[in-house]
Amino acid sequence: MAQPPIICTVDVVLLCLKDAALHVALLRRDHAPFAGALALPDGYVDPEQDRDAQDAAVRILREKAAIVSPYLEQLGTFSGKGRDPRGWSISVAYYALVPAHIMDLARHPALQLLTVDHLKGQPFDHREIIQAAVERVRSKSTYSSLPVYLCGERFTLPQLQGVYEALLGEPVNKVSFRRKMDELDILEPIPGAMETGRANRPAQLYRLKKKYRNQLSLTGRGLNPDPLK
Amino acid sequence: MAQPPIICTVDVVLLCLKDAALHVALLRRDHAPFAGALALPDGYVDPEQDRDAQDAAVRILREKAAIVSPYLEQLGTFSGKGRDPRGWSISVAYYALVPAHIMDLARHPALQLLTVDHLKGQPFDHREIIQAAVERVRSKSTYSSLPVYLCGERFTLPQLQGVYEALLGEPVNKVSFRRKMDELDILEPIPGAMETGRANRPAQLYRLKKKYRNQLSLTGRGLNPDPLK
DNA sequence: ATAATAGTGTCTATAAGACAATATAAG
DNA sequence: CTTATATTGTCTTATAGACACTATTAT
Repeated sequence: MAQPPIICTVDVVLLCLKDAALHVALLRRDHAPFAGALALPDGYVDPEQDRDAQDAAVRILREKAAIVSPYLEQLGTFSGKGRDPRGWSISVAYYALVPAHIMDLARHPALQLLTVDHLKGQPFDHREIIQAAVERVRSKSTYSSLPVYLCGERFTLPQLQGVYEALLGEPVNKVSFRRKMDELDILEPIPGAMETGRANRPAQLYRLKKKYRNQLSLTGRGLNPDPLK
Repeated sequence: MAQPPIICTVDVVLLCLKDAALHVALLRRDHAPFAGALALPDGYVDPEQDRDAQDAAVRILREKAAIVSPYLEQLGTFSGKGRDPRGWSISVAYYALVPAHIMDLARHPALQLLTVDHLKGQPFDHREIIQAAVERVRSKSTYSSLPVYLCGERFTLPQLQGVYEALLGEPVNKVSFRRKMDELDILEPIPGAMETGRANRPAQLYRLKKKYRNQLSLTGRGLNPDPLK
């Protein structure tokens, strides 16, 4: 019995924080369907070179956006007849979190950053996929350390708190926040490194503890409800 | 450019509680590969009759186990070269929760219930898939009302508490449990219905409030971190 | 009456948040 | 010194758990 023709692709929702708002990186499509539209970086699964779908996501991110993300997690699979004009399709969606400054728009002029709110005009069901990724990130931000991946390598606690506040859309208690970070036990102060330059007491710079850096291989299928901790 | 030959299937992890332990329903395979082995109910996605992968899961559950589950959620997608001897495959996994008594083993002699702990000998990566489903259920049980789907239509609070305790593997505080159930506001007492017959004060029977029954259509892609509330 | 478990009241412990005091930089 | 923000201490409030008391049934 022949296998019916099903289109197998991978979509990547690449998220970063810019101007205190979550942004998604979209790519102007250069071929049909929806040539010219702004869409998620995507691609066919290639059984030759991809060991699994996550591998394909890593490759697509590298090829289409020149980015290797320290955090990449399976979001879910979107499938059905209606979502792709070419026919019945199945797309495994991943989401990646990166600090804004590594998004090298110069090297990829087709790449654009859009606020995740008020999206419209995305082809396929990409808007729905983005919304799902955003919900997932916001939901996880309430109980996990996920947002650290939106910061750079070094950051102060007030900066990190700002990231949480931007994601959650509400202020967070400073004392509780610091207690929580302390309990999570995933950050370490960088000895001697302080954020200085402004007219106030300098803030201690922190970084992720070594064992939590480059989690890539550990966050396989999104079956990891608490990314760290 | 031709689409590479990728095997697209759906697996369903059908779970119930028996003797205070989580059990998974496995099916003896009647064809290759792994004919004769106990495996998850699975099947090819059929673009002709399935609107999407979840639709396929519902169909497979109906055809292979004669069950329509009130709770079915996408677990994740498992893919790669090594998991199926026939070649590079992609399998969208779902999990379903049902009360033990609706598992009609008589009508499906090939169906078997196994404790989820100490599994071994499952073909493909089915053991891994089952473990992922079990982790998800246990994790969600700590903060959601998911376990109600393992009960029948009517149940007492002590019974429901027992389900939570079986899942979590530890006793839960009675007062806190009842407070939580009260807050969740998803149960209603069945007027006049009491569990009687034993030598003690009879317990009030409860049921899910109407709007939470038959959630099937709402739990699409597992993107619903809190199944209820 | 007794035993058994359901259901509830209340006290205690733990966690979260509010508020305020102190620290340290630039100008 | 003044201003601004980091960092820390402490009090208050909210939430979770422990314990015990009352309720209701079968025997």
